[in-house]
Amino acid sequence: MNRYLITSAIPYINGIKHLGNLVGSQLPADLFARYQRARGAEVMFICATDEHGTPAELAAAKAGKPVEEYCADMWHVQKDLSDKFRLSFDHFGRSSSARNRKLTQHFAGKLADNGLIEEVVEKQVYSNADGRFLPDRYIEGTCPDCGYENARGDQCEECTKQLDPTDLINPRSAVSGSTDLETRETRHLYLRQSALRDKLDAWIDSKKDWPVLTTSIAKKWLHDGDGLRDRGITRDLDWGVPVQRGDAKWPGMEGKVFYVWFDAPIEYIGATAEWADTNKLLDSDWERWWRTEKGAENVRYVQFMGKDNVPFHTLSFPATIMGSGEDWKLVDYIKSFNYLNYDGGQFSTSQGRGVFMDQALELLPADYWRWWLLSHAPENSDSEFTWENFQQGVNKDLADVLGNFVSRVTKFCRSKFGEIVPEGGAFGDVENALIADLTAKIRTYEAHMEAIEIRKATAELRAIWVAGNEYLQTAAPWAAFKTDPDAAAMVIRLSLNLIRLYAVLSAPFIPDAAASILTAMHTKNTDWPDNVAQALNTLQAGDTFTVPDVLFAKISDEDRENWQERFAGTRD
RNA sequence: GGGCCUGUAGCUCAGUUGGUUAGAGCAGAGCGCUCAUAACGCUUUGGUCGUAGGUUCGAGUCCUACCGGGCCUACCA
Repeated sequence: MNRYLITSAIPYINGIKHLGNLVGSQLPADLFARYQRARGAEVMFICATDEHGTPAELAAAKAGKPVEEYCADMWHVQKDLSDKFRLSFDHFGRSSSARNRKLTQHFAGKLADNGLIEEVVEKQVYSNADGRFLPDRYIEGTCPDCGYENARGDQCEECTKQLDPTDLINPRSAVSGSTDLETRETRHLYLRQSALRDKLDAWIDSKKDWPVLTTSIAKKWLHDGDGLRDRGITRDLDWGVPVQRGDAKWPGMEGKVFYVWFDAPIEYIGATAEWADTNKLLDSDWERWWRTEKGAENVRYVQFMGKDNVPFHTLSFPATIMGSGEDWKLVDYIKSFNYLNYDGGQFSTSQGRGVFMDQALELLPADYWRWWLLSHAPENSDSEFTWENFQQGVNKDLADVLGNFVSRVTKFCRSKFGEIVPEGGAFGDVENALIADLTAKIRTYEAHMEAIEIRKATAELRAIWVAGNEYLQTAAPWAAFKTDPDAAAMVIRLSLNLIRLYAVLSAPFIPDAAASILTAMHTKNTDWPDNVAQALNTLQAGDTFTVPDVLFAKISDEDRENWQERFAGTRD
């Protein structure tokens, strides 16, 4: 049996994610996981919240809560929204878990044992008023070049010039506004990525089938300037994984924590261990997904992420894995995404611009969003969400093509034969042609899904739905019924089976609607149509069904205009 | 500044290693059908493939320059 380990980039804890975040990793990962499960593969689908780092501490302070409490609360909020979007994680973990703490310290220890950790004393800006070191971008001031007064310590957003915090005129803390800043020395651990450069380079080179977006970003980091640089993996923060060398103390590192990007990807492993704990399983049960010497050799590991995450997944995390000298599973395929823009600009969490996961579900069920977002997944370039486009796509594809097909077939059957699959005769030429056509389309659909070509898969699935409407038009059971009721019965028997087939094929995209269809058809049979002719004989004459409610209500112009207006500004 | 991606019909996008009259869906137009969520089917109108050069028997596809959009650039995550 095929085995797939699938991870989605783990969403940051400080707030509710917007639709751009969703379509950039979790949603396509879910699509792939659901598809592989439907094909009979054994799947381990992992996600988690990424809880450490400065923004989490600041968000907690703003919310007036201790950071642990804030993160625990936000985890529940994000978990709830994941469930409502039907993201089928086998486990939704937390990077602050005990498992991840242990694993992160373990990896750091192994890396140190292998001579890949270096201690560096560096100077950083400390804010006395805030009682904390400030990352560069949390220092603001006047740009020495253009005079912009809110330039950040890493870059002036006005003139795009890259800066050093010490370049700023009248620097102040972006947290409190305090100008009581000083430069202090602090000791940190660096991961010697440079020592692993050739190995990483060769590894990336071997990945001929990865998206260009993925490899080009990795290559840039590997070869830019002097090549891959060492990277600080510790921070002076309160909230995080305490720096330890395995189980032992790390002299000189007291009170420090690991950098969020060091522990976050390790949580993919941590969350799998959490999964085992939650389900009262053994360590060997999660290790068979991650340790190549314990069964993970034949696992295909696929990661999903937005392009901003690529360097960490192509270089830093692999460096951690390789550098450990242990037999951990390395990623086999990285599917990366560009950004989804909102109505002419970017979605923005900090500015509250766009539609957020909780708001989306207030407007419409998850399937509507899943379908539109996946059919517009930003695979090759940034793509754009507009309300007109959304309305058009949902109404046409879901309501008119699929929903209406289900409606017309079931209602016709009810009025002529009752809510029961009619007998009719054997399939004729038209039916055989349909079967041949569907077989070709389904094989194409499978190929796109295997290759994780999401837009192409979407288009093919839509074509499969359209084939049903074309068939009905040709077979015209409403006309046949008047002269040859048996022939009409056969057409309807096949069409009812088509409905079930559509539910099975569409379930990865629109799981709720698929489930509703199967319920209406009184069947639990979700066998994948390896043989289409056979699949279209699943529902037998005499089987009953219930005409379902409207599967997808159309979005009215009025709704669209209201939503457009409501979401024109920024979130409260 | 550097790197990468991108610019194809009104809109969203396909276009394999360069090869005959550039494709799809939506929107528009016409016809058909009447089972259905005024839904469905068929036909059809739209493009000098960002601009200008170049390589080639032949370029949307390769090269150069320019123009436009986007991302990244290592202490946000």
